[in-house]
Amino acid sequence: MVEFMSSEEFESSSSSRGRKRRYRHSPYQTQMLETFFEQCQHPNERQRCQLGKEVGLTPLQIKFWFQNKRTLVKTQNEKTEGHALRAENERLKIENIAAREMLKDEYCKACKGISCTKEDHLHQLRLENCQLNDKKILQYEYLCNLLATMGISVSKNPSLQRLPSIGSSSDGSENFLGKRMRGLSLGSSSNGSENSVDHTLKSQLKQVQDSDTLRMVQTVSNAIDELTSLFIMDRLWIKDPIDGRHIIQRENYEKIFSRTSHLKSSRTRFESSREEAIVRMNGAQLVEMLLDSSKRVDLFPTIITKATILQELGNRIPRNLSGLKLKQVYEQVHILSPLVGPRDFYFLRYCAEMGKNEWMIVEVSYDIFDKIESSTQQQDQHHHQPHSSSATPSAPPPSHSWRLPSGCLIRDLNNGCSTITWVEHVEVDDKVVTHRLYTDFICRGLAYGADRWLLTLQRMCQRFAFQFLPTPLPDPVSSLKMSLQQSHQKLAKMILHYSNSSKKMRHCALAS
DNA sequence: TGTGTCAAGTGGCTGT
DNA sequence: ACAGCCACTTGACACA
Repeated sequence: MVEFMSSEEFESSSSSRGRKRRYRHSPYQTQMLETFFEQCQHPNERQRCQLGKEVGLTPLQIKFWFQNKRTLVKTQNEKTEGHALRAENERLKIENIAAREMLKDEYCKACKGISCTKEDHLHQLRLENCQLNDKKILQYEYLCNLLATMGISVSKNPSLQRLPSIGSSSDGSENFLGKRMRGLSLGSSSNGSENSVDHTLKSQLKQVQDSDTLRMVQTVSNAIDELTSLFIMDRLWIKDPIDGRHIIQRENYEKIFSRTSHLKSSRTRFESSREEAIVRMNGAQLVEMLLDSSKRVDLFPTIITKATILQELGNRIPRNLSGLKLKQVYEQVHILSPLVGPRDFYFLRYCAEMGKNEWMIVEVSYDIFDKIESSTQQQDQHHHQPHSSSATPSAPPPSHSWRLPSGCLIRDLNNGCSTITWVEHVEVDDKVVTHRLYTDFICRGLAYGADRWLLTLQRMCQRFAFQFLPTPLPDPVSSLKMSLQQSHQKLAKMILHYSNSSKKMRHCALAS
């Protein structure tokens, strides 16, 4: 039982100086002292006397109490600070480990920093450098071809065939690629050590400096660089902690590709994903289908509702492949629900042949579409009837979408199949609040993720492969089967077509 | 019985 | 010299 004591009892007990007696202040006394403490932690003698009289304690007791209280508060503060420091320490430790890992990965991907000597590391980096150079040269050659088709003659300097390092020529000065890699303007002045390619190209480019074509070529050229990095550099990707999908590590990405947001809104967000798959179609055929807007609608019926080529730049077909051109395109994508609005993309699409049986399709939004967007919505109704049933809606699109450099890398496996690595990277601002049923699906980037594109592509390629299977012995059963399959496919297409149409109607009704 | 709490005790330091 | 402060200690007591 707690015993409370008056000031008189305290004085008599303390004067005896015998065995200590347990004494505790009453809740009222403690409350009064606490209240005073909040105002003043160091009461003077007069205040102590006055407070003592009020609560029935001696000035000495008041002094003890304040002394102990100050000690207690200090200890508690130190404890709290200690916790915070420990937490900070742990956080720094983790950051340190992560930074070391990143450094190790950066230093040598091949050996993970375990057993390589410095020379091995350098050798590894040189090899990677050469591979990148080869890809750059191919891109450069194709860019020259493309510029030539647009009436810009570019002399191909043989000295470019082997570069000592990316972006520098044999005499150590920067070449065209090097400047391009650093994001410099092609028309900017240089230090006078430029090679003939630079000079010829620049003199040609100056003539069309103001043209959109030049800016488009530059945009695509930069996009190829960025997409190449996204394919090559693992440290630009992390695994989503929830489902393990590969998404862009924004901190690392922004260190390398600093860019300003195109959509000025607080709701703007980025969606990114990467996926790899094998599909049953040879590379050239796949490339051709992916570049053909009308075929894309059939290839991705559950994703693409409209696909239109707005303009084609250059008409020479290189390397006997149709469709390898720079195109301005419009695409509308959706999910199969009337509760979620579609997304409209205006962007440039370009296919680069990276090597034998290897292609890269790069897609990137382009500023000029700010102007085009308004005009095409009018034009679209007259000239560019999309391949799906309905016309472009006259109302503004429900989402503002910007395609960051993304696309796919296709490798023919020489057995009728191809590997395809798909990178999706967009900046979106859904103007209509997403229905709560779909918030997670949309906002986490699952709706238009690379895995969904590739899964659809795999299914469709499987279907095409089955449809065009050679039938060496045309027996009645197999022809009946084939006929049934074709009927099923037609039926599926009709259902999908109907679903899209009714979805649009419902969406318009909801919007209005 | 060990542990935590808290009022009170002790000793050193500092400012007046 | 002395009061006050701080850091540390002591000891009674509550409580699991």
